[in-house]
Amino acid sequence: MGPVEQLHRVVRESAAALVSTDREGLAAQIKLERPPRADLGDYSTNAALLLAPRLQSAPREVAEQLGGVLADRLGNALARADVAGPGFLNLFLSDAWLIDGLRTVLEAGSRYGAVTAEHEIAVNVEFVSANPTGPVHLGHARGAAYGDALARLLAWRGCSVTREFYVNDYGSQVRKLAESVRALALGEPIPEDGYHGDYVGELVPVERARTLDLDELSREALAACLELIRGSLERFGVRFDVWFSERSLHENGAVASALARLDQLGETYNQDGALWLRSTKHGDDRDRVLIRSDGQPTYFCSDIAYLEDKRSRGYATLFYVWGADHHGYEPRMKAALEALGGQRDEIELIDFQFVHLIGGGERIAMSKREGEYVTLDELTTAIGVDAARWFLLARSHDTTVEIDPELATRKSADNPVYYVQYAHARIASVLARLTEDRVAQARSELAPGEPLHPSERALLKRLLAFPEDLAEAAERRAPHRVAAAALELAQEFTAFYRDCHVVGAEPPTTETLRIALCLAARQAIAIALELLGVSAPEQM
RNA sequence: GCCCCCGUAGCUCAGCUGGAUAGAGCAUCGGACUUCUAAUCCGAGGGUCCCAGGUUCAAAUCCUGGCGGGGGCACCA
Repeated sequence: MGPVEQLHRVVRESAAALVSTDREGLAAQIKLERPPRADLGDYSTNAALLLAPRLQSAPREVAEQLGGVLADRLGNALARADVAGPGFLNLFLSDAWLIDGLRTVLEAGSRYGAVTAEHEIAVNVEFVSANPTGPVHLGHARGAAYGDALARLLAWRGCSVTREFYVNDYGSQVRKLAESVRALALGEPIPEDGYHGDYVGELVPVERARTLDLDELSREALAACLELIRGSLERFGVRFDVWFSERSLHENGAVASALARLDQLGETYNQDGALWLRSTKHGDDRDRVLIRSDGQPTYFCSDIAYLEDKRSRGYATLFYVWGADHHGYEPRMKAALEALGGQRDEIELIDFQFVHLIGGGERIAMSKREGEYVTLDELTTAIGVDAARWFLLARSHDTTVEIDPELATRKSADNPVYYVQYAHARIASVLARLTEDRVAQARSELAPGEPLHPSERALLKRLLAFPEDLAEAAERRAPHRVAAAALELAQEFTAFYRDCHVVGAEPPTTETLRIALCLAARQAIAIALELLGVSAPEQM
């Protein structure tokens, strides 16, 4: 448990001790926050505002009383407690408390903010799942960045994560790809509903494309296309643990057995020559077709078999990261899950909004339908992996994001990703001026000395807040909060760097403290960047 | 017509499981180079938090109803 968490607990316990009923309900609502301005205190709590109605006394009086209790319990750690505003209690922590906190940051080292679980919770994150008939484009890029960052974050917070890519290798589109490849090889016109990109001609050598039978050609074209996809994603820093074939579900009987299961549970019926799922029973707008009247299973049908397969693998949660255009699919997936006897919260469907590239004030259209799309490779070539990942992740997934390639490629502090990386490199540079012994000594001999400078306090408090930032980011499935934390760490470090000279600071206890702050800040920034999949350079 | 997301500074967006004087980046304007990395830093201006009601000691945040933008509503994949 970190120092802030411990402080929070003491506040909750002290407040709960003042009432006789529903102590837990009260404790759950009590917050420990940062006051709007640093001069108001290091932390503030709303406890008195919540206690007042129960104690039938004025909030400010209750705050006063609570301040007294905390002074007793916290001893030297608490320098002062002020009552403010409508009844907030503002806490000023002693330098000794903060330096103890810094020590815990250094002790945690490269695992600072991580949860080391005794029993890791297994979760599955399925993302990208682009059709294996063409390159990964900008729309997939956001899903790739988000899904991967979510996976990293969940892993950091104690989950064992499987990254999974669902390969739609069963339907007619794979055949269309093969037909397009063949047509191109024979110099014939590509079918109108075929695939027209330049990559089509490069999937299979012309000789083979002319002579293989269509099934074999399908297989080869598909494999080649998947290889393109895998390579693009890998260059983007995204690796999958499982590439799951839709075709395999049909070939190994999984589809048939899922259908049998639903039938046995009375969840299906025949009508108009088709087989339907009673999804309206489970909150969907309408029932959905599983087997079309022509005998072909729908895509939804394979999705259900796939869901069953995932469920059989024992994950606590199945995440589906989808583009906003798949949003309409959610009710039927939940319905299918329930029809199979599952609980609705076994799956979590997360959809992300679109990405626009802007240039010269104009939006560059990015839809596949218009036939004119930017590929992931083009994006990473144009602005680099670090900038691409940063800008795709710095915004909440449920808002559209605009990327300005001009800003993203700027190598200056105007560009947030460079600003954060620069802060990291700058710390490395400062530390490089010291001997290894001196740095090691700073770790072991950290102790209170001169009163802390306001910029030292600010940086230290920011560092202490980091684990909770990560916890919230993970709970809310919100990697953009990690980016926000990284930026704030960089800003606080920069202010500290400006105000507090490190190397040669006097007295030596001050230099020690500042070295320790550099170490901790470098660590936290590196962790934040790692969680985003952005590099943390030692030199720039 | 129904469902989902969004509406906050000139622009792009945080904040929205309710708290104090609403934040960041970009852009604009002004300033700092005998440096621990100036690939930097400091400062300033800039707001009906879409509108109207409601709940609350307290609403950008929650509820209701509008308005505006985007997306989705197949026996397609």
